[in-house]
Amino acid sequence: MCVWMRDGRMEELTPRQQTILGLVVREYVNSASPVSSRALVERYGLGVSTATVRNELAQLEELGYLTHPHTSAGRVPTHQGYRYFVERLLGEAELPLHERRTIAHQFHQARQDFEQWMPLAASVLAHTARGAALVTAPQPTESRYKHLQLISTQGRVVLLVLVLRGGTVKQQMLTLMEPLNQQVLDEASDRLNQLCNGLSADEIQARISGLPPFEADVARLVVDTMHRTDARAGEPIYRYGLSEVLQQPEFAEGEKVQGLVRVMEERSFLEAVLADVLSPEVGSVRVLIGGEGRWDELRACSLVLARYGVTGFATGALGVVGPTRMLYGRAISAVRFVAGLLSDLVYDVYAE
Amino acid sequence: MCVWMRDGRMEELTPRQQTILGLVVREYVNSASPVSSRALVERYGLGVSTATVRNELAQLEELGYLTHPHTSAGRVPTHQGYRYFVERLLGEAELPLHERRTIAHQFHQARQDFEQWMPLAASVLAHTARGAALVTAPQPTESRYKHLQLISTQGRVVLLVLVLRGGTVKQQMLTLMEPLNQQVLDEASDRLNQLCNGLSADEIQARISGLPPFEADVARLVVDTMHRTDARAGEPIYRYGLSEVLQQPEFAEGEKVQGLVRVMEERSFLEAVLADVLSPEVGSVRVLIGGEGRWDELRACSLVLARYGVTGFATGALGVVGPTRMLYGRAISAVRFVAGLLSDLVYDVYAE
DNA sequence: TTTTAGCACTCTATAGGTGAGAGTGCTAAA
DNA sequence: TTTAGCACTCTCACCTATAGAGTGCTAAAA
Repeated sequence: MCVWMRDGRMEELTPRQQTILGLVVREYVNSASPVSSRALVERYGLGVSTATVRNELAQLEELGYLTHPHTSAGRVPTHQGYRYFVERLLGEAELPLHERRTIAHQFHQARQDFEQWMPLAASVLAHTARGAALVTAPQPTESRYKHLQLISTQGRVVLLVLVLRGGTVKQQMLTLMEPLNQQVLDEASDRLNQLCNGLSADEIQARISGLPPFEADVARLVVDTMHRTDARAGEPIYRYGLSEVLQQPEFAEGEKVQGLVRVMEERSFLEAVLADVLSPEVGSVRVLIGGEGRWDELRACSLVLARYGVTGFATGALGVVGPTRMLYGRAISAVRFVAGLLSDLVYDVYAE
Repeated sequence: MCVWMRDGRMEELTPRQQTILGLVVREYVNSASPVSSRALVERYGLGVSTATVRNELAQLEELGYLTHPHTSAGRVPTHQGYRYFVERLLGEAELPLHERRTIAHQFHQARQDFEQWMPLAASVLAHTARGAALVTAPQPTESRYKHLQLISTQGRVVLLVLVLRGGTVKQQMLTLMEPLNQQVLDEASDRLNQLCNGLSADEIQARISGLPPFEADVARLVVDTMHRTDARAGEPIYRYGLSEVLQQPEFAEGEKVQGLVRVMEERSFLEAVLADVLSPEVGSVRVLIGGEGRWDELRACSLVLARYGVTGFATGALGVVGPTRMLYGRAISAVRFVAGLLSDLVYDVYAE
């Protein structure tokens, strides 16, 4: 039966059907076992009999929002049921004030220390949303040169520290043909700093030919490094809370674990999912339920994802992974809230 | 029955018992199912009958090297059996030359790029040892100041880039009371660089009182950052290959996954295990089999670990995690080889 | 003394069968 | 439109039976 109208909107449910669908989802999320008509009436006092509820449940099943594991079991939401719940029944609830306060305070404490942002975001997300959290570092849209420093180590090895606009710091080793003292290095880096300030990799590339040999070598290394940064290759991904989520009953069998662990651990898989779900612009929270037909391994999982940062300057992604039977309300508001806090931090660094 | 002699050495096994124990371990590692006397005789042509082998198996079981899942099943090595295998039957085999060449080549390619070392080591280890790999970044024994750079961002926010001896780079944000221009910042960092070169956090602390207010503030931030670094807190841990290992049949049930995932994901748990197994000195490869009685969650797992780096300057840890039914030979030689390569890289950076 | 053939024994894995219980779907009445 | 009542279906837990794998033991052979 067709549940989607021609223009893509969902078919209307009666208010009572909405109530019942919502209760089934909530009850199933709590109990992890199929929900019977009796349980609904007893626990939520709907003012009607179990038979009436059964009729509605049968309706909702025919419309595709619920299923039956077997004849004599209660109802379980389908992916479509969760989708309806998330989009129509959930509203735009925020986290309770005291949680928002605590979290904002933690981020305020860590605001000076770049390296704490991501792990803090991951741990806060995991605890608040009760799922496994993922955070990628903010990547500049196009990296721009800010500052370079050459530091002599032993003999012919030089450490190159490259600071990009937005606070990304990259380090490289450089082996010279012959030793150079720190003063020569300082002069070279001063000249490069004057020449390259604010330029992109390609713009620096265009100026290499005019440089003396040593500085040209350094500039080539800088261009390489910036290109690699733009390719979003090496940045670590911060994770937290996988082992807690794996204790959920749906992951008791080994197979279902696969998708969850892959999206948490396999960089390429995560990146494919992110590219599919999130647009390059910072925007609203997206929910991927049960792989949504496109990701078979994720059939047992849902992801709540958002992009944070400042569009056009630097953005990263963050999100929560859990079973489809997930606390969507908490997860969505937690992701939205943390994304907002991180965006503010990124804005502070980029607004130059 | 006592299998350990008074002085801690293992009791001798007859040559035939050693052969059979070795074969049981190898066969079980391959097949993942209990090994019967018939399988041994058929597959390895021992020149004796199954009855004889059965007698030896019973002996080995009585000595504690093998068990029975149940009466009518074949034999499975105990933790003690694996331990004997690793210490007495394995020898000091190296990886085949062509693998060593390939790996060395990959590291040579990446030698200039700090940030590639750890992920490369993790991925090489996982592939070579056929397990999940863990690598922690090298941490200086005591961090020493090398260089500092203050870079003005917008208005009152300043980016502090701190380079420590050994190439560790730390970044911090700093919010000023009033804006300062880049030249003032350069002068301050120059003075601090002259004053602090080669000093430890505590030595810098001792000199703060003599500094003008702004430089004292910066120095305090530097000391903080160095202390945090010495506490080994924020450094990311590089992982690779967890999802492959989880496909092994022993992890089909949810419970056994716990320990494996925890040691891979939970920083504090991993650090406790590392502290227990590895000494602070760079040394030989250590094998932790089935948690060795001390780590109950790891009953189904083995870890092959080593410390790499340069003792007294900077060291990190790396290793392979897998089921107890693991390819110990490959894992041990892979860990030893990769640890050696990483130690060489660290040596190059520290030998100043 | 060691090895071996032979056999009884034990335990698993699988299938089939049974009964209680849960929860539904349907029907007919309110 | 709602509801009471009931037949129906399916799971789950439990038991039983059987085939097969692999052992341990015994007594004979080397």
